[in-house]
Amino acid sequence: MIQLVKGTKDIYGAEVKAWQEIEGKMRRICETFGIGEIRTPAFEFTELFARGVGETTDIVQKEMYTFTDDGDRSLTLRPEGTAGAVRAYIEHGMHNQAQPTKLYYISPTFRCENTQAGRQRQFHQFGIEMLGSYSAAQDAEVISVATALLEEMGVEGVELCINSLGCPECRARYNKTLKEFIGQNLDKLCPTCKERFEKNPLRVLDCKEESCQKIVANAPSVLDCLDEECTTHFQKVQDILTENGIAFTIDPKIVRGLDYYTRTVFEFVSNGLTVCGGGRYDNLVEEVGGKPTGAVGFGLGIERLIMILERQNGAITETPERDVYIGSMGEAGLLKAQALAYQLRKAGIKADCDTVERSVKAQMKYANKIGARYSVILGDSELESGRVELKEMATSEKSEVALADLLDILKEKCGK
RNA sequence: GUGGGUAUGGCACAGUUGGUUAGCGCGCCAGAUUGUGGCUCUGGAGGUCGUGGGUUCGAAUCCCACUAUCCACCCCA
Repeated sequence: MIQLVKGTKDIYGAEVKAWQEIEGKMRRICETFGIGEIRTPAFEFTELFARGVGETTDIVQKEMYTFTDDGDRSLTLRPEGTAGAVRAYIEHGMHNQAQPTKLYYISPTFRCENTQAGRQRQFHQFGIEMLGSYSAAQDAEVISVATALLEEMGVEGVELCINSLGCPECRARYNKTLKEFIGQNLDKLCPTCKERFEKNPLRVLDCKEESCQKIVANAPSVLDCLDEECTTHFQKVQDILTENGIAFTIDPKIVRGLDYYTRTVFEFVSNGLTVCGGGRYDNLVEEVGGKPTGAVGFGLGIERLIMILERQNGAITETPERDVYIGSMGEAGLLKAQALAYQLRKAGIKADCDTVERSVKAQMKYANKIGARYSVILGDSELESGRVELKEMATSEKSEVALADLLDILKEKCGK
């Protein structure tokens, strides 16, 4: 027996219904925001992700599915959605259109890492990217999309946290300040934090070790190191969010693991798990070979979203639904039942019929299981008389109707 | 990559200090007056007890390895 690959999942039955519903909501909301869909390939040149996501990130260094094809090209399964969207933006000269360019995608995404709650090797990201603006209004719009979406899904207890990392100059300045501050107590940090100190000092700020927390308690905040422009930008984002009635908390410890973020970064967190994370990335387009272009976006994990919804609303259950079941007896009945079901289906009625050649009793049982509202049985006597008994399953009430009128009667009853 | 838990029919589980044909519930199939469901009753199908080794007269039960899964760390959606 060949089994599923670690970290992958089949989605079927009741669950796939939930997915369709969620995807439908995503598409509808994007339409209201004027965001168009983009479908990029599942794999790209490795270099795109290496440069886009950042050579030093964990994603690039240890989590990518990279392979070489026949032509000796190094390709990689997308580990996130932004790089591909940005590549397409440049490649198709979208910057020549009226800006901003607003894109969304729902796509399988791959990271080769250990699995755990809310973490798979193939998962699905819904993401949006808005390119062509440096304004804080664009940041706020992106955050608004995520907020509206989570609200539409009926998600409760998710917290929006925002922060600003400033422009590269501010960031460098803060890194230096923080390193100087922490550096005094370097030997007292936990082993992980010693690594963090070198790689990404901001991470030390939210270490769970008590000893590290103690050291960091009075550390300077990024927000105090921002220059005037970055401060104004961040303030403006907050003002618009407030004006929109979107609640948020400022969390100077949000860092994000992707290198490309500048200025605004944000996360929607539920139970310590980030469902949605994003921010501004003003240097990425240029990094990937385009002209300097302001851009903001986010990624949202669909599996994580479903996880939250399940915790909140209980397991997803399926209630099957069928308008009518056409049962049959004997060869002639079977023939007629197949044809009738086909006719009904073409008229938009959810019809089903016996294709297993079971007993009438078993057929009725089946009709009940699939949630049929009505049922009829076609046998020799019905074919002879041209009349059938239409049974309403919920009440067991039967009414005799002409076989020839069945289509119209069902159309009316089912509102088709 | 690191640490801990788990692994028994489609699903959820029981299996006592290792002992004969491995159980229960749900689900599935069939029957309970010959062509009618939901309730009840009866019967049935379905498991090399994750895989491979080892200990033993004998292993689902003990030991080792591997794999998968769950949880946590790292990191992230």
